[in-house]
Amino acid sequence: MSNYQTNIQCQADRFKALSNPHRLALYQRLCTCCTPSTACTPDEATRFCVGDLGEGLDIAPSTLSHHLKELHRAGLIAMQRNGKNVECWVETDTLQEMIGFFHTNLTIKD
Amino acid sequence: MSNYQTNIQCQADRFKALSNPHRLALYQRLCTCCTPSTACTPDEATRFCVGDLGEGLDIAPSTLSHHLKELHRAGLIAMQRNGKNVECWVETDTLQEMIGFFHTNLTIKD
DNA sequence: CCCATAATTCGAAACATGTCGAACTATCAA
DNA sequence: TTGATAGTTCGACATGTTTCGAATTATGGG
Repeated sequence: MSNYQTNIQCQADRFKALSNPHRLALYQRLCTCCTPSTACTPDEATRFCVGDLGEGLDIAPSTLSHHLKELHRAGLIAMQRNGKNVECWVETDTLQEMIGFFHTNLTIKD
Repeated sequence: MSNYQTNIQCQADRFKALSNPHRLALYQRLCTCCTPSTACTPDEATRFCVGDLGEGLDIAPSTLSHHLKELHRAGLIAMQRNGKNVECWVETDTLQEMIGFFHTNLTIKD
């Protein structure tokens, strides 16, 4: 498979991971690491444990786990066990690439 | 439904539209309206007719039509008949919103 | 008016996704 | 070691998606 097609597929997989409202809500929750209009370094990204992250979403634990696995498979989030909990945080590199995807294609004049 | 949920759903629908490699390729083709690192105004966005847009993708006309309808339903592209052809171009407003989605959530320090 | 070209709609088949509950694994505390 | 808490895996079911070919609509040329 050509490099072009690999990139398209990879990017499509990321969009697919964000195409479900529940997953998008989870991702967004992880993304809002800073107070608006402030910046943070990648290692300051908010960490939520799985349970807290799913709070208020009204989905079964098994469904929550499935969704987080999808986000992880797409490279959008990182996960690491810490004691009884599993912590999740956003993969900032991938987020940067997502932003880059839109910018490299079209630059619109003001 | 709350405004928050409406936005999540709307944004998820856009990502879903871009989650298929064929659709993403079509969208990207429309997005590359300018030569790299130059800017264009919204009305300068490249127009492709449906047939040309699907060139090289090896999909049936009915499939192509279906994919473009999905992109249109998500508000990502505009379509207009011009004689025998139907012209497509990118909805720059929506593109801007997509970019904004990522930026409003996380600002990463260099 | 008929025909060719461009695109859409429809129906069907194969496949993928979202969701749950039940059963399971991992960790820590008493 | 036993029990409680946190997550994951599995199987099943309903629903949605991708794709095609065939039939249909739209448009302009001769």
